[in-house]
Amino acid sequence: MMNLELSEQEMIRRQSLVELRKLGIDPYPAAKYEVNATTEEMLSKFDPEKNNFQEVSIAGRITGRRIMGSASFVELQDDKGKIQVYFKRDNICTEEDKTLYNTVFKKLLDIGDIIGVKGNVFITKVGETSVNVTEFTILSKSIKPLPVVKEKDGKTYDAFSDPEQRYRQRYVDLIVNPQVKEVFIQRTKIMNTMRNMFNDRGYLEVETPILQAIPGGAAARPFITHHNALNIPLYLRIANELYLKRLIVGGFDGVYEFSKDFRNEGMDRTHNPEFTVMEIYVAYKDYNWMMEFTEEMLEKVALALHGKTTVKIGNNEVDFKAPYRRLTMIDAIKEHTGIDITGMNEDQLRQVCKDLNIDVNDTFGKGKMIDEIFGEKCEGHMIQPTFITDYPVEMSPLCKKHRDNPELTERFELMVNGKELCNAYTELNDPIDQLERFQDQLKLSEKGDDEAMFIDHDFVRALEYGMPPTSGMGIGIDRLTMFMTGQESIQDVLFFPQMRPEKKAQKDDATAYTQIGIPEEWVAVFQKNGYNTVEGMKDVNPGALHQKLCGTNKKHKLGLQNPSQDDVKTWIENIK
RNA sequence: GACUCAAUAGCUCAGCUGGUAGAGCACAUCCCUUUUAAGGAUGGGGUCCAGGGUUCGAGCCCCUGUUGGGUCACCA
Repeated sequence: MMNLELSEQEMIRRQSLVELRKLGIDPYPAAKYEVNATTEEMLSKFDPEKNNFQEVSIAGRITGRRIMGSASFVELQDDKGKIQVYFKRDNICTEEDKTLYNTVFKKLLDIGDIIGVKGNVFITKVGETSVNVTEFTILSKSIKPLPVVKEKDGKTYDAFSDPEQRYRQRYVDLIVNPQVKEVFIQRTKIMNTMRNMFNDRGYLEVETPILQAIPGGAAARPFITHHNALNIPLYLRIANELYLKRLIVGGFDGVYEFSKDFRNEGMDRTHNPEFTVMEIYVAYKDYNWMMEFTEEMLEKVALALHGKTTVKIGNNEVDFKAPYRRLTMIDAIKEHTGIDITGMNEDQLRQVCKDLNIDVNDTFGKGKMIDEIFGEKCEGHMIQPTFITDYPVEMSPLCKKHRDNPELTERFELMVNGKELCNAYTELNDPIDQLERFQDQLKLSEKGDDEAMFIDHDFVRALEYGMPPTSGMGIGIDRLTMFMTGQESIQDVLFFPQMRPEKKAQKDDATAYTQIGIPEEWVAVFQKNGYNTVEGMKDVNPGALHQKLCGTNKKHKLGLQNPSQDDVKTWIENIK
């Protein structure tokens, strides 16, 4: 019996599977299929004068069909694009028997099926490069109808555009929306460009633990999990900084990692609970060197993607050509508020915040207030890449104090389009200072700051053995990809953004129905008619229900013995 | 977390003042036989997100919830 939960189109496609097998055709064959050309190659390199591509073998998904009797055109999509494929009955079926064309191709193939074809490339009367098919093979039958997206002169018709469906069923999005695929190809290109640059300089790509006993290296709320054998809590990492610096202690002069980090915080257009960060640490360097390194890296990435250094982000054109402007945090505040906060104490700063209408409370220390002023009044104005340098020491417990001013640290963030893109330090390698800074964090935590850092004593111990002067930099890959590809939502640069689980309608199982006397084979018929729970049927009119049941039996040719009106009446009475 | 918008056929969307649920694409049947989002004709397809309420009557009005989008807050 057909599954009554299926749509009509799905039932028809499942029936096609049966028909194909009857004809001796396996809709899911095991054998490999030899491919010797891509759509991209054929479209760009076919030349009728050279008469090339005369024995191609290609494979892909059917995304459109135009059938006109004994001649048909099919859109075949492979990894690289689409090409038109021409099926002519008498080319496919050279003998008397025309089943392969009339039945298999015309009736049993559908949009969405994956097929292999052999033939020769030619140009049609209307001038489109096409493949003339002499032989085709079904490689995988599709039994769920694909959205059909059409396009003409850059205008898209019937786009598959519901964000929920696009993110939940990314596979469908990728099939029907080619521009989506492009974003992810570029994402990989961004990472490869960076990786190549680091490798060329001899830095080592490494891997460090995702499950950490102390989630360090950043201020954020972690996910917590539990290890059964050790019977201890473990945290999913919020950063990999402390582990990479241990490797610098261990004697590597340059290490980097593309890491998935996890933060148990809000989700919005720019935050996903798991996200990708690249962190790099280089020994014997300082943050001035790292600024130059970062500029060079971003310029390379922009060039690799676009062939030029300018990128359009929203309404802004951002130029990643090095060098970028450098501005201290204090100067940035002076520039955007007119207030010079140099040397101010906590009370004076609190007054400044009040004057600027910035919300602060008593738990805020000096550093956090300065950061608030910057975030509120300056950050949004930094459209072109700008290095903001010299952050207050309270905000940066892993960063070395500024060589000229102990209240500041040698830290920079790179601001692009009003958002933070990179964060970098001259790393703190003084173990005694580091321990004190961790202890200050503990005090903040006691004061009520729920995202202050934990003390990592093993990390301090590593520093006690001596870490060379080092500069480190972290960059959010998701955000970078958004900038570089012009996407406005993080969900558009992640294949599988986090979503709430899908919920299915609640249904009673078959025993609930059989308990009131309904034969098991009728349960699906009840549910097809919307009676998903027995409880929900207690007030229905038995006569109307009887008609619906018999109607469904007839319509879907189920061949069941219809119940009598009295049967139905008894079932309903049994509920009470 | 707050506010706000949305959810109707496989997809994209209409649906008036509350009165028998519609279109295009897709699908099926037949005809045509080199088309370009588009060949022609006919037809089938619905838990109008779920659950309550108001009403003679709810896709539409009210309440609660679910999922998603947007804005803000929190958060880097």
